Amino acid sequence: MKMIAPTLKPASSNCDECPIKHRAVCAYCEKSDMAILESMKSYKTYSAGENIIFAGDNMQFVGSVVTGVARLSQTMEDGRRQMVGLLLPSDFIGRPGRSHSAFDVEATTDVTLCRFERKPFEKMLGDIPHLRERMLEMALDELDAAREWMLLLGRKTAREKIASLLTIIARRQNAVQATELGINVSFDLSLTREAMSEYLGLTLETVSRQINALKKENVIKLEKKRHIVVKDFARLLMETGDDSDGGYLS
Amino acid sequence: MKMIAPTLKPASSNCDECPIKHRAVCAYCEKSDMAILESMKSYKTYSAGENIIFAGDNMQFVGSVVTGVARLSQTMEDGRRQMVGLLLPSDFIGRPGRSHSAFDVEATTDVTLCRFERKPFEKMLGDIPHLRERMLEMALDELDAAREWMLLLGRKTAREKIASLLTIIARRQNAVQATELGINVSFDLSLTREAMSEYLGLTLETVSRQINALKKENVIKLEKKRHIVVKDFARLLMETGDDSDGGYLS
DNA sequence: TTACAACCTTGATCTGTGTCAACATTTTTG
DNA sequence: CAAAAATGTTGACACAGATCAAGGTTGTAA
Repeated sequence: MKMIAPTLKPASSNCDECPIKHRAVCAYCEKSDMAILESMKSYKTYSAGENIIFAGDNMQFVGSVVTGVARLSQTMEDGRRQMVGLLLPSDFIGRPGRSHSAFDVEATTDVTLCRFERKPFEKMLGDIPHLRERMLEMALDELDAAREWMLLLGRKTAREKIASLLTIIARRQNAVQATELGINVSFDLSLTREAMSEYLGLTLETVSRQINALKKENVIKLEKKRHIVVKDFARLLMETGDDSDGGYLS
Repeated sequence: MKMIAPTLKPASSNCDECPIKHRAVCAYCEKSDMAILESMKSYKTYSAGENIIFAGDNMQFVGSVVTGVARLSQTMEDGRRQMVGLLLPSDFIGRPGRSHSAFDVEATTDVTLCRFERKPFEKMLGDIPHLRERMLEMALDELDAAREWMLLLGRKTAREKIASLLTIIARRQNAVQATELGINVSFDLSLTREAMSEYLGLTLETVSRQINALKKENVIKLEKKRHIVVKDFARLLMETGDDSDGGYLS
């Protein structure tokens, strides 16, 4: 786990061309608001494996994931770890109103953040209704996702957990439409077996065994360990333990 | 589990005398705002065991728990259940912007709600900045709590889960100050063994065994099955598996 | 007061997943 | 390229907690 100093880029990129402009906190802002945000933002890039924030850190900034994948996790004294969030592009990092982070934030792949100093951002939240509105919506969405995850952690078997994770990642990559045409869904799993185990509340050995079992049963195919081809999406959905009726496009 | 029809009271009670006025969604509202909310609210009481909302229901209202305890939970097809939230007075039920509930909401004890029709409430959210502000704060708090719970569900042992639950309930009842004086902390546990097991991701037998083990080890004392006296709060804290340093008043 | 239902406890046994260990494969580094 | 480090696989075995089963306790209604 190499530790390379993050590089700081000037905020040269224009918000108009931002890849996450339709889903990030700023999504509902009008032009005049955007001008203000634009003047306050700065980009910072972290390399894979690097810590963005440690639990307990004083948090000087908040921001959005522009590219890459980060993870939010919690560690117990004896080293047990639980991921509590997977942060994809447009997801928000940090909590306005809190000066210290409750969780570790770590770059899973290389990550670029669009950052704001926390204090000025909190002021903006007060001044720009559209910002607050989107922030609330995102917080409620994350709360729903966290509660779904609680069901997974509390009640699902190892097999169901793995199937659920694969399904969720497949969905997020919007590759699902393909299933309807009978085409194989495939995606890159940017997580190591260990990261998966931390997300699912399992050990990495159990993750490995379940993935290989799904492979043997011809539900998935592995290419290069981290690239998954789903050969039987309907079967994978069954294995999640969730309602099987056709709600999977919701 | 008797099913008594909920009684509908006129909104006669004055918001000035509301027991949750300092912590509910309306906490930051000014007098003029309160007048509007007051004209829109109505109270409804549900008896213990009654369902307030079923998952998938069309949700006509939102509201706050005024008195009593409710729970939010999710059920799998084969009956496995996971509680995903414990709703105490001042907690909010329902999600603005969603017409259908993702979870079951059930009254654990008798519960009184201060309700608003969903549509008009959503309009209020747009009109009253203080309301939106508090709503965001509450959502973020719940998100933090949900993430803490994910650590519990994914990584803690049965013993740690029980100790964590008891600690959390003891804290919520603000009985903690007593410990510092060496006084026994005691509280009513309004949950059955089964409800606890649904919250903790355990079976009710395991819950029962762990509670009785804590009793045998003189950490707690039981009075009437549901009333708990903590004889050794420091020990209980140790058993949670959380950071032991004195952060328990934070 | 009895009778019934809801709730709780306890024991015996089973099993899914963790633990420990060895080795294989892939990626990175020099 | 070789060597080392990181990541992944697989097997043997252990154990926490689930499951199955029986009986006890508490509250409540007649």
